[in-house]
Amino acid sequence: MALAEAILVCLTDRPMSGYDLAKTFDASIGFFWRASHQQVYRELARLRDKGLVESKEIEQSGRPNRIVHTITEAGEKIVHAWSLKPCRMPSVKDELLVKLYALDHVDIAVLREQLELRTDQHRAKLTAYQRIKEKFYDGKTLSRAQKGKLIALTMGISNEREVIRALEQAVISLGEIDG
Amino acid sequence: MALAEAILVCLTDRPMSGYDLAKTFDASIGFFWRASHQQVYRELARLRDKGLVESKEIEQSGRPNRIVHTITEAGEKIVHAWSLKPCRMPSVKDELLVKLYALDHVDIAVLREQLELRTDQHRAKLTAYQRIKEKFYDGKTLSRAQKGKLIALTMGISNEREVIRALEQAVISLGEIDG
DNA sequence: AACTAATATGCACATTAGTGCATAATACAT
DNA sequence: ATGTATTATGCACTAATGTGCATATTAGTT
Repeated sequence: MALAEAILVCLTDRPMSGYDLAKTFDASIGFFWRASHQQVYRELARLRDKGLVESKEIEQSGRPNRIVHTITEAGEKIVHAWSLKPCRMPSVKDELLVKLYALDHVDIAVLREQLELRTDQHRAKLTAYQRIKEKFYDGKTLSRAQKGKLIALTMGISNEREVIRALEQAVISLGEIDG
Repeated sequence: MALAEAILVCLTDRPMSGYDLAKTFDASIGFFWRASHQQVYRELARLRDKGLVESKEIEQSGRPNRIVHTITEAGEKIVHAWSLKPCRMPSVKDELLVKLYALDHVDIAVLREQLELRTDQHRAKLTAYQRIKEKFYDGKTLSRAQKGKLIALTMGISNEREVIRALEQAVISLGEIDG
C-alpha cells in the first residue's frame, strides 16, 4: 500500500492535482516508486474517501477544471506511522536475466541486442539523474528534506553506473561464448 | 506473463513437480524472477490447460502424490517466441528510497536501522550467490547453458556488492545530517 | 506427549497493477 | 484541413500478486 504513502509524501511538499502528481511519478519520486496516471487518480479517490486528503475543484476555462488535493492531519499521521514500519525487499522481476539464465533456449544475437538496448536505457536514466543532481543539488545549501532526496539520488546514480558496467561486461561474455 | 515462461524454462532442464519448481523459485531462477508456491501451482494449472505442459501423477506412500510436469513441443515454441520479444525494464518499487526521499517526515533513527537491516539482507544475498558460484561454476568446464547462468549470477554478485556499498554510504551521509 | 520441519498440493479472497478507452479544449506545426 | 502535443480527469476490464487457510503423512526434536 505504499503508493498511498508515496502520494501523501508528495502532498506534504505542496497541494497538487492528479495531473501534477502523475508528472511527479514520471520524474522525481517515480525513480523510486513507479505508478501510472490511472493508478494515481484511483488512489487519490481512495485517499479522499478515507479523509487523508481534501480535494477542491479550481475552475479553469478552456480545459478541464483542476482538482487540487491537500494532505490532512490524519494523512500526516499515516505518513509518520508508515515511516516506523519495516520496509520490504523490492521484488525482483527481470526478464532479461531470466533470458540469460535460459541461454540454451534463446537466440543469442537477439539477446545481445536486448542487452544493448537495456544498457542504453540505463545510460539515459543515469544522464537524467546526473542532470537533476547538477541542476538542483550541486553547490547549493540544502535543507534536510533536500539532503534526503540527494542521498536517494546518489544511490540511484551509483546503481545505474554499476548496472551499465555489468551489462557491458555481460555483452562481452556473451560474445566470447558465441565466438 | 513471464512467470509462465520462467516455469517453462525450468522445465526445459528436466520434468519437475510444483514443489520442485517452488523450491527452484526460492533459489536459482528466483534470484531473477520471484514467485511464491501458490503462484507456481496456479500458473502450472494454466499451462496444463493451454497444453504447454503435460502432467502425470506419480504415486507415493505416506505423503501426497507428486504431479510431475513435462514441457510439450508447444511449450518449447512459446519459450522460443518469448526469447525474441523485447524485455521490459523491471519496475522500480523501493519503500526505503521513498523514505529517504521523504526524510523530513520520517524518524531518522528508525530509518538508519532500516537501512542497516537492508544492508544485512543484501550481504546475505551476496554470500548466497558467492557460495553458488564457488560450488557450481568456479574452475569447472561449463556448457553454454551454464555459462548463461554464470553471467546472470555474476551480474547479481556485482550488483549486490554495489548496493551494499551504496547503503553503507547512505548511513554515513544520514549520520552527517543527524549529527 | 507435543511441537516443528519437510514433503506435497491447492482454493478463496483481497489487493495491486496494467491496458485500453473516453472526454474536451487549446496551441502549434505540417 | 489534419495531425499531434499538452492540459486534465477518470472508468471498465483484465491480469498479476499477496494473504490466509486447508489437508495429509513422516521424521525428528524438546
